[in-house]
Order: sequence, then structure tokens, then C-alpha cells
Amino acid sequence: MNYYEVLVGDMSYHGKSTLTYASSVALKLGSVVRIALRNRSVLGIVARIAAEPAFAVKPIAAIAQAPPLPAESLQLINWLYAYYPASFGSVIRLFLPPSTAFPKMNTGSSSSTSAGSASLPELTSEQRSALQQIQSSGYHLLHGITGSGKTRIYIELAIRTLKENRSAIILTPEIGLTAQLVKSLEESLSAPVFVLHSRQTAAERRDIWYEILRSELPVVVIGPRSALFAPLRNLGLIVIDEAHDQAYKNENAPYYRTERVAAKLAELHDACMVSGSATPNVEEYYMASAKNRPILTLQQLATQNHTTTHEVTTHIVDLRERSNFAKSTIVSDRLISAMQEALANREQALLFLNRRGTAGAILCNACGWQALCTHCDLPLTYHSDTHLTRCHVCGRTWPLPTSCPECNNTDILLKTIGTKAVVEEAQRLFPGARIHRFDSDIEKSDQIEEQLAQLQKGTIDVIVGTQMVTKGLDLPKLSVVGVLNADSSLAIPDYSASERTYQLLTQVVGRTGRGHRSGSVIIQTYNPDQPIIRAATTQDWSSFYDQEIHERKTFRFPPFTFLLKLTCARATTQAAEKTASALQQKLQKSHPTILIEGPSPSFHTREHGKFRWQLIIKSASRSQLVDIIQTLPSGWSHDIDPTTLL
DNA sequence: AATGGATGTCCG
DNA sequence: GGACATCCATTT
Repeated sequence: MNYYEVLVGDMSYHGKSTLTYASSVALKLGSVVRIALRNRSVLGIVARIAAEPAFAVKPIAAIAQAPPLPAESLQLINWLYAYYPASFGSVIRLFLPPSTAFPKMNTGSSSSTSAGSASLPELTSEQRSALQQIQSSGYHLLHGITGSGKTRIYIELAIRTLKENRSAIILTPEIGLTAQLVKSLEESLSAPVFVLHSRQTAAERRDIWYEILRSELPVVVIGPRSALFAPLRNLGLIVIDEAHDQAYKNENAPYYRTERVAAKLAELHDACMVSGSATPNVEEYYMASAKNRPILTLQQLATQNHTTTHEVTTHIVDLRERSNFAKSTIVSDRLISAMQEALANREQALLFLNRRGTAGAILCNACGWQALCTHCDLPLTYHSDTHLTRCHVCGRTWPLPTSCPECNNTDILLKTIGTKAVVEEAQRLFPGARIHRFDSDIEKSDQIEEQLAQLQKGTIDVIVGTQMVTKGLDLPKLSVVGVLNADSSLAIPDYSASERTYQLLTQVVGRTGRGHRSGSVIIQTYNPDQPIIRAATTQDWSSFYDQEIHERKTFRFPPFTFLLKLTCARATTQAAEKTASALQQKLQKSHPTILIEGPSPSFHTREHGKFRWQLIIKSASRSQLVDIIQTLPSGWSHDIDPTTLL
């Protein structure tokens, strides 16, 4: 009888080490096996040979007919477990297929292989120079404006990697909107291209997973963040497209950041990694420059007909100046006339409403003043249960102001405007126009695709939308973009609010002026002189970056400190507050150098009938935070390197 | 004494 | 995460 230590890949396994199982046949290390855990059947990975144990062991139930996992995957498990501590099982599960059932042998190929020599657009000199600087290994930051042809570079790199007989992973935030990328990769590559996405069934993803594992030849995998854990041997390239996107932060344990994990995996494979974005994450940019890693910049449009340049003009409209809103309280006169002109020319207009963050923000309707925390300088939110305004970072509270401290007006706003209200207003202003709402409320993705097709055909005149419309949409008929309230995402009481606002506005602006016509962008704001809004309007990324880095340094936020968010859920608010308070005192005693903010109620205070409170911990030493996680009492969840403190 | 919640342990 | 044991505070 052979004995093996097995890595247990199930969320329910909270142990800190491997478990021993028996097998009558000898197994290769890294093999995927099915094992019994209590009364359940789960997947595991054979980690080590074990001596015959003194206790009773269960037999390995089944062995997958597939090669063992690549050694680098096993190394990455260890690194991930130490870097983003979480239950052992939840880390291991990432590296296993989504179903405990093994596939039938010789399933039909789910990849597509074509001759692969489609004619690609010629490289611009800027693209050529960027490619020359991208080494065959190491981290590269590709900072290229919208439309500068980053995708063309990814394709070139994939071709290069395949020529060296190595595989490639291309990560995208959401696969639904990258059909174009998939198509051009399939057309120009001579290797199998595997596409993973969330709409595939577990069985489909499982079959693809085993096909990748069995593949002898190099392959290309395109998918969301989980594609990083595909069982690839001989990996030569990892691309992260739209690397700033929030979807790259895992919102379940382990709460990893895809970019960090990808960098580690690239290091283990001695592979090339490229992180591409028009608005790089300031933390990653700061680290790349501090560590002298190559930062490549693309500043020119790479359209085929780049002999004709299309002007994009931007105007800022002051929301505080009521004379700008004679015809409507939501849409400024300037925006209305721009839209009228567009509609007369049979062009499209987009009204963008940044819905997040408006809830509970406290604003003066007359001058735009906003209630801020005197300690953190972050926006306060109103809580109707206590009639208090509260800072979600430090937990301090104040009574709701009855009048504006700046202009004495008593018209204090707590309201939010939704897309429905905007659609109604647009119908009133443009009778006869075909107006369509496009936001994440339209849940079903098949509907999204259908609507996208309609948008592109141009059977819709006015699009009203939220974040959804900002992502990678190419609308050739779009000529006017109106941002109804540019500040609302700044009003989110979070350290990354400025960065998100900049990214969002950049994307909205990037929707127009793309294809065949010039465009105009009208940005309505309460803070026309706010530096972030100014930088976004003029698309001055380096000015935004300098300001943001200065802010982060001043108020001690990443990359100048490490953050840990601890959350506890209890049956009552009082109980949650009490436990949070007790842990705060305990931690401050055991770790005198850390800074603890809170306790404060979590942004979504009530979840599954429980009340949640949180602590935010700042430390100059990341390992100190890892240490805290490892000694955390039960009943607490944690997020190290959170991207938001809400 | 009973009840509900919080906390700790284990999983081979 | 789920099953289970233990400890604890509060209720009857």
C-alpha cells in the first residue's frame, strides 16, 4: 500500500496542512484525485509520499486520467497561501477543475485552431518600439491610451511566444465584451485557443481544463481572472488586458489581486508579463517605477485611417450655476443643444449616469458643498436609523447638518437620481427619439449581446447608461457623450474614489471620437475646479497620477502603507460592535505599531440577517498583517490589500 | 433548566 | 464550510 499527503481542494476544508490517503497503485506527484472528506466527495492534489501513518486512513477514491499538474502550479499554491491567507481548501480549489466528476476520455475539442495567418494591420512605429522593449521574461507595464492598439501588441506577443513553443494566457475583465479580441487571436494564431467564461457550465469548463492539462503542444488561454490557474506547462506569456479593472480583485476568499498573482506565476515560469491599461492602477505604476521595471507608453491612435484625426472637444458645465439648467434640472442646456445637433445628423448620444456612491451622500443643493470627515477628509454618509452622519473609515459621527456651513442654505440633499428618471427626462426633452436604458439591471447576458447589436446598428438614438456602457464599447455613430454628475463617484467614502473616478471618466470619454466622426463630451460637475475632474477632462494622466500619489502619501494609503480589512458578522449591531471593539483593543496591545481605524459598521451593514462591523488596519509591514490574520479569532473574515474600504 | 449565541476543533 | 462540542450570558 502507498500513502500520500493530499492537498484538499474544497471550500469546506479549513485545515492548515495536507491529509493522508492510501492508494494501492503508485501515483505521480501532482496527480488530480478524488477523495472522501467526512461524508463528502472532493478533489485533491497528490503533494508528497507519506510514511504509513499510525491512524486509520481512507483510500483515494479515483485518479484522473491526466498528466500531473505543472510544478509551477504547486509552487504557486504555496505562495498564494502565504501571501493571501485564506482557508487552505479555498486556495487549492482555484487550481482544480470545477467539478468532482472526471470527463470521458477524448471529448470533442473545445478549442479552435485555424491556419492562422490572417492579415493583421501593420504595426505603427510606436507599437514596434514598444514591442522591442518587451523582454521574453519579467514584468512590463503597457500604458496606452484608448485606441492606441494595445491588442495588436498582445497578438504580436502571442505569436512570438508560440514560436518559442511556449503557451500564453490572456486575461480580460469580462469575456462577454471581448469577442473581437478572441476573433482576431483565433484568426492570427496557429495554436489552439481556449476561451473560458462565466457563462459556460461547470462540465464545459471542466472539459476545457482537462484538455489544457493534456495538451502536448503550446496553447493560448483567454479568460477572466480564474484563467490564471489553468494547468499550463511551459508558460511564456501572461497578458492582463484593462489591468485597472475592478474585476481583477477576487471578491471571495482568497481575496487576491490578479496582477500580483500573475507576476508571481510569470516569475515561476520565467515568462513575460504585460499589464496593459489606459489608466494604470496607481499602486502598480508606483511599484513598477520604484523597481525600475519597463513602462511602455502608447500615445498615438492606431486606427487604419490615421491620416484623418478626429477631434474630441470637452466642455465642463458647472452644476452649481443654475442658469446652465434652464430647460432641465438634470441635463444642461449645452448638452441638450449638442444632443439636438447629433440627432439632426442621425448620430447617437450617450448620457452617462454614475449611479454608485450617490446613496446617502450629503450635499448642499445650492453650492454643492459636501459633508466631509474632519479626520479622514472623506465623504460622510447618512444613517436614517440613528439620524447621524458617519465616516465609514474611522467611525466618527456627527449630527445631520440643518444648513450648509458654506452658504447657510437649508436645502441639504440626500437623494439619488436613477437611470429611470434620466430616461423620462430624455423622453420629455427629445420626443420621438429612440431612447434606451442600458445598465446592469438588465441582468441576462444574452439580452446584453442583443442590445449591443442594436446599439451598433444605430437603431437607438439616445443611450442612457451606467458603468456597463463604459467597457470596451465601440459605437461608430456616437458623437455626443454627456456625464450627468461627474462627482458622484468621488462622493464614495473610499480611498480609491479619485482613482475610480479618473478611470471611469477616461473610459466614458474614450467611447467617442473613435471611428468615423468627431465627438464632443460634456461633463457636468459640482466641482469644475477639482483637480481630478480637470485632469480627467483634459486626459492628463500624469497630472492625475502625481496628485493621487501625493494624496496617498499624505493620508497614509497604499502604496505607502499596507491595509487589512477585518469584518465580523453578529446577530445584533450591539454584539458586532462589541466584538469589533474587543478585537481592536486586543490587537492594539499585541501590535503597538499598527494603526487601527474603527470599529465602524460595514458599508452593507446587514447581510444574511446579520450585522457587520469592521476594523481597518494600517501597517508599514505586510508580514505583520499576515501575522494578524493567522491569529484571528473565528467569526472574522479578512481582506488583505483591499481595493476598497467600504 | 433552558435557550441562543459565540467560540473552538476537526476533517485522514 | 459544516458538524459538533463547549462555554457563556441571559431568560423563565
